[in-house]
Amino acid sequence: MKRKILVTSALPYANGAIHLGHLVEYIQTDIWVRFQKMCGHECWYVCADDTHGTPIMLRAEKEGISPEVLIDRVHGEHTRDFAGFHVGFDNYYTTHSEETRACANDIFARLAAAGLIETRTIEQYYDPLKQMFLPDRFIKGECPKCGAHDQYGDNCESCGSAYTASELRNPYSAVSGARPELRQSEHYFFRLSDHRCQSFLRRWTQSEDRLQPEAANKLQEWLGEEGEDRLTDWDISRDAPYFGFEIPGAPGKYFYVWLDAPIGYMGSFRNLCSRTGLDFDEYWKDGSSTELYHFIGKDILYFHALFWPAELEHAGYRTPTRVFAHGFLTVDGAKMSKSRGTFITAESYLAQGLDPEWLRYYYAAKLSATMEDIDLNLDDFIARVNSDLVGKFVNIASRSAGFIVRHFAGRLCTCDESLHAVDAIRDRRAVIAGHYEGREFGKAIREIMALADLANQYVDRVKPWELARQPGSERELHTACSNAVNLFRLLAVLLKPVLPALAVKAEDFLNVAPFTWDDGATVLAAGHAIRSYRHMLTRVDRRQVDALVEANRQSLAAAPPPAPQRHAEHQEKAAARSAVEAEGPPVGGAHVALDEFMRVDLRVARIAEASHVEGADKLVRLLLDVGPLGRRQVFAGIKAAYDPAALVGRLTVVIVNLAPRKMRFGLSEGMILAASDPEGRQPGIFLLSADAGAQPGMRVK
RNA sequence: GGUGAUGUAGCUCAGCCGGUCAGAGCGAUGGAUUCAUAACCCAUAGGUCGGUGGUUCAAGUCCACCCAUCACCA
Repeated sequence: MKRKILVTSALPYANGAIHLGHLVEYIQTDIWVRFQKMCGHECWYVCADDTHGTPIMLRAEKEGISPEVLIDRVHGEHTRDFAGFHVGFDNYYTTHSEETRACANDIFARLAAAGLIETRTIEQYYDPLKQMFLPDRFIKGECPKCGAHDQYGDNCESCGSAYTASELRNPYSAVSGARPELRQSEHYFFRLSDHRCQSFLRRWTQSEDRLQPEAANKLQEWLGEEGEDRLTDWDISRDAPYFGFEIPGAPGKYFYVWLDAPIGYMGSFRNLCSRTGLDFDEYWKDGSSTELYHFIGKDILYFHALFWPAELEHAGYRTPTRVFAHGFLTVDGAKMSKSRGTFITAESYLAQGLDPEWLRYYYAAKLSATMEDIDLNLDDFIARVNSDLVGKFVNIASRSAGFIVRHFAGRLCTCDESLHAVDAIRDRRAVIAGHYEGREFGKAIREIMALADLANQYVDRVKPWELARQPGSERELHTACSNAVNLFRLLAVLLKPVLPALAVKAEDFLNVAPFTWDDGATVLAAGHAIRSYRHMLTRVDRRQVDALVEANRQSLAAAPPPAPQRHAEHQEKAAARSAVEAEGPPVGGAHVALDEFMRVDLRVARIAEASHVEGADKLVRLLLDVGPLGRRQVFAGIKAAYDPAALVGRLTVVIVNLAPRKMRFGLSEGMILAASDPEGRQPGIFLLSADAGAQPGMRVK
């Protein structure tokens, strides 16, 4: 029976690059979708960039571009990265679309009509400088429990306690550094606490295998027991300025990004429908007989298993058939780390020349239907890909094709279908299909590799290389190699969902139409001509992996200019030294009291202008934007290491309360921070940078 | 802190409802072989199944506690 299936992966946020952690989900989904398509089902895979919200707005502002330009650019990057890993979306769209807006407005209106939307005035921190309300993550201050500095508005990373932003001591805006003030604002709420929502969700989450058992338990925890009604209303609006969809009839109020993100699945599908003639309603109307699956990370289970089905149900749409949550990626047993170089972007993986199918295979080999984290162990990655894919699988074709081409003009003879290996493959097909369907890819891979072992053992037993030397054994040789080529084909069919590009090469080598799942039950006809074998997959070289890690480690560094600098003498260093020496020896000497250090006012600054100074050997004139503190002119002795043009737009750190110094070329109103070898033995001077999120004017301490 | 998950051979992992489950692949070692990117094939490896107590005729497999790691706590 032909199924009609709609599949989604979570929408990546449009403010950053796709990395190997993201790819776990897209590769997992893609394998599942490809399997369904191979089986002949009608299966549509849609996704989109998640483009709204404060972080996008601020990022665009920081880059000096409009949010639309930013999300366009990122959309291009994401599309490229996914294509590079053979993630075969039927549509990769954007939430910033009229389709998504229409769906969001429609759902909002229907929820309102159902009496599930209400407005309420809440008090929230407001940044008077930026003139915007601040999300919790953009408010920092001292932890009310332990007093740790620079903690976010929702919880303390130092002591782990959770609190609300209004409990923070000495709060400040992470956007402008200003002291935020509490202001009132009217917000829209989705009344999740309504008994209709609670009883629906209690039923929905605990029935029909909607969720994995661990996920269902987690949901049970969130929902509480019958009558406990733990769910609270969900704030779905944000005040201007906000990048998103303005709520109809509510000027200055916007849908919260997490409201329109899942609706982006609908928007993307609607867009696909308009291009292909598919029937949107058939897939989304209440009571639809089609299937709808969401692949997500376990971190967003709350949104997909509570908010989303409740919205759909009460807006009169169908709810997801199932939600599949997966775990996170670790690399070599630890969280991905920029400093260790294990925060690896998709782009860098491809740019370093690594084969995307290596990663697809490795992920497949480790994926299961559970929410457990999976580990990318780099040594294991190399060993597994080389031994399984090259040593076992591809080797079958490689070791048999030559004989067919050389001795039999590329033509196969009848495959011996009574062969144990052929029989075993046919016998295990259904089991393997079950593993694909059930997202137990690791088990599928284990099965397939055991079958590949059988194929190699067969070749080893019939020894074509000996037959080739014995006159009169042509027939046996022909049979042996035809059998081996057929075994390779059958295995390639089984692996196609995981290795689509390799499957194309195999199809070309075998001179056949694209594999379907049913091809795993047949063999090639006698007389079928294959093409000569060309390598389908190379081995992973450890040096490639090392280089990849190294590249990602370096990409975080502040991109110091490579220009070697012989004399590291410069104004900053000299001045810094004299400043410190006034208090004592710079290193390993007397301590500096905190309040003494705090007298040095360090701020994040953006280099607004940079130019050469006529007549100066070392100086560059900088005009710094220090946010609320205005602009300052600073002369920096970095001419030999930095081209002024390359400095514009960079964030760095400046001492703003250094006594101004009259120089021959003008007044220098501060000093930027840069690193260099104190002894002057190592060449180079390296400007300090601020991590993403820092804004001009922020205090450095 | 609360809740949940995980902890099995050097590495990555299987082990469903307790009784041939102490396993597989890779690595390592030895052997065989040379068709294949030194690939492949055969054999071997003896890990107190995180720790300590329980339940049971019988426990990686159930219970309690402890340790470690991870996640979630809107």
